[in-house]
Amino acid sequence: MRTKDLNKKDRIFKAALVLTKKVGIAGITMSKIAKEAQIATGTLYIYFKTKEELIHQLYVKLETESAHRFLQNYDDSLSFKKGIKTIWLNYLKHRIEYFEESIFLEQYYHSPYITQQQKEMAEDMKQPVYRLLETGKKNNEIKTQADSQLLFLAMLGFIRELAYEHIEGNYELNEDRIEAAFQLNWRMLGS
Amino acid sequence: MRTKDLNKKDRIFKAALVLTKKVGIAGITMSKIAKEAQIATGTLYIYFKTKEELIHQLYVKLETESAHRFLQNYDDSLSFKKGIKTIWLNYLKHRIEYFEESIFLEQYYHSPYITQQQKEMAEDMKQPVYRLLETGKKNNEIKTQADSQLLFLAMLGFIRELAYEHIEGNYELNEDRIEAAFQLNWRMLGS
DNA sequence: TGTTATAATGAATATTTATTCAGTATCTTT
DNA sequence: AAAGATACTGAATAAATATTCATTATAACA
Repeated sequence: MRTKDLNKKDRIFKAALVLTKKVGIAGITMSKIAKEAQIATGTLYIYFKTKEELIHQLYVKLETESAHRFLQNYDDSLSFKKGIKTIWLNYLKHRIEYFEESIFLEQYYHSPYITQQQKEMAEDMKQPVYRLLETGKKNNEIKTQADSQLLFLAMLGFIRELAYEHIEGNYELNEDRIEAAFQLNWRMLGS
Repeated sequence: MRTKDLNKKDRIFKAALVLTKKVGIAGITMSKIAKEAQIATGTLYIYFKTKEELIHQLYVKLETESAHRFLQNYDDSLSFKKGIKTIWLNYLKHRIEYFEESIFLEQYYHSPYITQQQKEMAEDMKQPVYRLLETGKKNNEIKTQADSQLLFLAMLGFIRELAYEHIEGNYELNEDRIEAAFQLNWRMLGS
């Protein structure tokens, strides 16, 4: 008996992401995905029941993977600043290396595919970082009056924009610039 | 002779935007637009040659309108801080009041519809604010080492995120919070 | 190495969506 | 108020896209 090619599912996902970057979720068709993944259209239906199912599974995969990536190399023993910086760098790296994924997730969020439950799941992913900031505030590591949620937003938004402009070639990042960016963000915390 | 209803084009645009917020550009169909605008499908084709034309015209309209809005109430006589604050508030207000538009523009940017020329046009829109920051730096109003472009990104990204979370109901804004947010951003400039 | 189960193919079919068009309604002008 | 011009309608058609399926190829196992 012939078995399913486990790599194939990933190749299909990859193709969908490449297409999303190029033409958005709006522009994706099953035949385009098949062509990009260099397989026959019918093969898609061996791995996924419908197009909707494909998109949906891709979303779940990406959401889970990225949540993991954010907390890589982080542990409680790190000082507050180092902890924040680790996560900050993780997120920036993630937004750059997995840019296609980011585009997909953003568009999925405002697409016919998303469900309320998934929106809530996405919100939950933010909790760990949010809690870290809370702790920093309690321990007086953060001097500003602003609440943690606001600080979190400021960091997140900045990083997103930074990665975006880097990818688009409008503001190319290097080590110095990344360091400068972090310092800028860090200063906001008033420490 | 009967004349075209000038409001109709706007009603069609509005319908497209409402749908974009609900289901993304991916989910828009001509019949859905017609239904949302409460007209017959065929009528759409009196005002727009094709669906692509409709989307395209909407983009141009939004891009132009929003660029105007950013500079509202701003003039050279304002102090640097007041100038920045005016634009900062304009942008926040814009992202909240015209949230549907923002979603549309973001998705359009990664859709099959965008052209290279349009990408460049979007980049040009940022110039006025960018130049204001440059001047501030030259006049020593901004103390930080970071370059203007980086500062600009930090503000832009923060505001976006802020508006987004406000709309999604995760961080509801009021006057105090808006003021706190601006102060946070302003502190980054090191003044 | 032959058998078998199932993966893979891509043309055929079904479904969805864009676009057209013949008929009707309405505004404008004289 | 009648005529002319064109907006408006929505069902019919065309085009694009999703899905199926008869056929072929291949991996796993006896």
